[in-house]
Amino acid sequence: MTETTKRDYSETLNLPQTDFPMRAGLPKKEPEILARWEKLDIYKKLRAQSVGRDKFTLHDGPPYANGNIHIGHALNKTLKDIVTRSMQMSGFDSNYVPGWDCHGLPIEWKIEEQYRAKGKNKDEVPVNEFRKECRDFAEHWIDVQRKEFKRLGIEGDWDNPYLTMRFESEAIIAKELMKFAMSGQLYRGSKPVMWSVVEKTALAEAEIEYHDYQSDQIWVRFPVVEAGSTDEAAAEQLLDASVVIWTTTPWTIPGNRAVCFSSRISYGLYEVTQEGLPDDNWVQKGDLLILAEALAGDVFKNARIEDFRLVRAVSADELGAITLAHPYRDMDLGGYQFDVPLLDGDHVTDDAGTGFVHTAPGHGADDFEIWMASAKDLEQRGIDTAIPFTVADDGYYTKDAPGLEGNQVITHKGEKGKANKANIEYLKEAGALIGLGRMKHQYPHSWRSKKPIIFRNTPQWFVYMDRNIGGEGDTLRTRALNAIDETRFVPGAGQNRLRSMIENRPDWVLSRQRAWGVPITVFIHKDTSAVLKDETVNARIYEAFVAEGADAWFAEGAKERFLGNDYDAGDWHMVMDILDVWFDSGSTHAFVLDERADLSPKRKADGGKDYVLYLEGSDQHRGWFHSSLLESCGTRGHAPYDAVLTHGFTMAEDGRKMSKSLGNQMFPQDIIKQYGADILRLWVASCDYWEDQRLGNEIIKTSVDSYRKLRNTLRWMLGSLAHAKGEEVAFADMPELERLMLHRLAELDEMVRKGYWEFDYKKIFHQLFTFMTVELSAFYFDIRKDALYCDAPSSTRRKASLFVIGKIFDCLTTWLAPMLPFTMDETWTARYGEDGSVHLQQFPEVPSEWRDDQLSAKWTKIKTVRRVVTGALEIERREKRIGSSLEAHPVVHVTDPDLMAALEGRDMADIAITSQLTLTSDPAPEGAFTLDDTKGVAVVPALAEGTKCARSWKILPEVGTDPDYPDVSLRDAEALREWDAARAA
RNA sequence: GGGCCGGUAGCUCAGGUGGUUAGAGCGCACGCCUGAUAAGCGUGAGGUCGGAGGUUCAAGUCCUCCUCGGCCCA
Repeated sequence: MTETTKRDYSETLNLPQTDFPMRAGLPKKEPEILARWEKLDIYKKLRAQSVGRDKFTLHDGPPYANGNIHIGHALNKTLKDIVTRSMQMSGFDSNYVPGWDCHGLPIEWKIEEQYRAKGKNKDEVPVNEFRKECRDFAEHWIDVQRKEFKRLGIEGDWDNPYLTMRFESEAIIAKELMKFAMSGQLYRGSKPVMWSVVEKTALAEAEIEYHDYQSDQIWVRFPVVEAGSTDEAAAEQLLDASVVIWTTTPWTIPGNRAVCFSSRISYGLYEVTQEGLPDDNWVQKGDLLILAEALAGDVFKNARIEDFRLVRAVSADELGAITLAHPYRDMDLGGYQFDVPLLDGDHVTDDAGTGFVHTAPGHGADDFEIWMASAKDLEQRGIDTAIPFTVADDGYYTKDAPGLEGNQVITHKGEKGKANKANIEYLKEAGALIGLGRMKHQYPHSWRSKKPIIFRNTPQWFVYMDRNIGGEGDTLRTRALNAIDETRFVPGAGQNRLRSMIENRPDWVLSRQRAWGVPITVFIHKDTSAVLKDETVNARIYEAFVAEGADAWFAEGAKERFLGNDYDAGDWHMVMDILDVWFDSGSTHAFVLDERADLSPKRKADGGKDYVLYLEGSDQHRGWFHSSLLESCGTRGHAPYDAVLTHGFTMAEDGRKMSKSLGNQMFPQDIIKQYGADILRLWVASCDYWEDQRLGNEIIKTSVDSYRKLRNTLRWMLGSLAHAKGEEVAFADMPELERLMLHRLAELDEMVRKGYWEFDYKKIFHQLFTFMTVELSAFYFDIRKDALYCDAPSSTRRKASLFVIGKIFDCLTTWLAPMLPFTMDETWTARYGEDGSVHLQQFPEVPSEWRDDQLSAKWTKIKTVRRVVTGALEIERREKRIGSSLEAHPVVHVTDPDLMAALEGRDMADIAITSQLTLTSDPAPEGAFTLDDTKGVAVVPALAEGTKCARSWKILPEVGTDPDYPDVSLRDAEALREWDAARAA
């Protein structure tokens, strides 16, 4: 080799070599990876791999099958997937079985909508034909959503998901319901529901539209018949008075059972003082009326009274002790003899009316609730708390409205019937009416017929919250509360939230007057109203449902078929109500967890170690967490889950709700198409999902940037590892820098495992990401590039580094695999080939000997010194004295003996990435570079002396001393000698 | 209106039991390198910790109120 032909040394360097592209092209790449997984049959391999392990089952809360997925679905499923994958890699058998909620209103509406478009009437279509169309509709959307979920990279048993409408599911849902019937927890009660007389059907909130409507308004007085005041004179006075109510639904007067007041409002006793009133005026001089002080003027005006006086204030205590009579008590109508109590209610206000609210528990939600809440007290007062069925399904009064039968509230055409008028006449006759008028206001109408609806008491099926089941005090409520105490909630606030709901909730209503769902498979005796309890009948129902689905209940001759020969079908009434869909999904633990052989957990309660987790949005405290808890407690005595994990909701970039009108919506489909699923998943992994998260274009951009950095760091590792020959280096032979990195792996291993167990993904992600940028890219890799690129093949330092990079690579790809399944799989196969998958790996075992806190503390000091050197070089760079740090030869004055000790034996030039570095304990000269926060270290920069090595670019005096390789450093000469020898061989 | 939760740099997040000038990464600006190159390295500028009171020697951290936002009810 001659001086004249300058040799190109780059081919002798071990520069990174990889086909792993810098730019991911995820939208195109991800589907290819999905196809590869499909081909490998990863799901099946995972199951085979984990036979015999403890199970960690994330039980899927079923989404509703009626549309494309939105960002909430994407968040929810991604979190579930991170849970499933991380638990699988932590050593569990973590089997994810996705499911769908298929029954219920929204699908019924869609089908009805289609009917209307075709001019078809739902009521003329046989039930089972209608149900079939609902089933097909759900089927369609399940397929759509399944594709969308799979595209997100969610691993699970997509070929065998669970569906609430599958025959087996319907059979078990009915079976669970019958358990409640058999144990006496199910009862038939009643409740006011919104009812359309025109369509003869119950309506849900979403089927209601509000339109202007002219109502009759009346002011009615209820005479005081008992005044439980301790002051006799005061009580005497009240007995001559009346409490006045105001209502816009005169037809509900027969249903009146109470009057509500509020202890937050001031009330007064008023006397009419007006002289010369006409004889036929409904109010006369001397009449005593109790009214809210804020409204007395209004009321008298409506009663055509100008002169009145406040006699005295009436306290809330006095009011609470008063008993009223129904205005019809003395009318001889054959009823209305009952006492009408006054109840203190928060819903009462004094901004309209009289300050007293007419309460008909069969005709309003507030009315019903306060009535039920007061039921115990009222019964003690000897008041019958049964709610009358005053109005039939056709709008006519029943015998429960004595004297008014034959009058209709709303006609079949949706017009006002005679009910209001009849009541007004009676009230006049009774002397109870004190004011009358009309009022235009917003009133609920049916969205189908556009006609006004009414609140009507209807029979419903309930489950007792407070009735003893197994023994004294063993109620559904106490069972549920105990179960909550035994459940792990993440975040912890969920425990209180669920607890307070269970503490305060009324009995559980199970029935809906609907068509698309599982029927309440119960028979009641026509005379006694008793529920039929017969296991043989139940078994027939179950078997039929397994074979034919719940349609069997609606088929011709079903009643006789199920009752069999032991009963006379004529004696029994077959319930046609549908189960609330919350009962369906509340039973998933029964027909999925318990039923599937590949799940069937043996939990702590069963003497096993399997673990069941429910994970949903925080709204499900009222929903699935709640109904599942009640269902399982009612039938099994404990919660169906060991832990409940909740996530918040996804907001737009400004923290507000996403909405179509604001145009701030983000669609998972768009993000996937533009950036890829892993970008969306990275967002999920990095955000604080326990609270509401924000998502918008800028935020996605952050994810994209992070992704790039992360990908490039992995890419460099792959490039370096291309030169690794799999040589092991004994731990003891490794340089400290390598051992430091292994120590960090040990620390991170602990953090990662703990983080996954606590579902704290943002912590894992942020710490790993910071590790990769700060400690790997900017520190370890930057320092080791020289050794990796330039050292001789035989160099232990280089081999050790390659070994450590290999370990780092394995750790990072597996640790990140649950969050970024596509990219980590791509990375993994780039190193290990296409036969395997990172998703078949476990989190790597990290030897405990790697942990070395002393070494770590020492290197913290070394890094402190390094910071001062880097700072000094920055000045040199700014002053254009150097460009690359290799041009420098800093003199480092370390007067802190503790720091100096840490530097002992270290190659600080290597660590600071300079060609040369002089370390001295001499005091620093005037003007040496220092950092304010680092005492005892000062740096005097200087230029490196010598010649630039043509291979490593270091500037050293030794360059030129090797006659064979005169233009390189001695280390490089050695490397070239080995390289050339290998070439020659 | 009620129950629960939250508001820390442009963005995403850290900040046990109150205690030195509130941190990190990204982004941004500027510079270096050109053998991770539509990459890599360095330096720097960004925060009255939603607002107002209060407790305390001391509050992002505790209390009260307000405000904005979210979930669930009414």
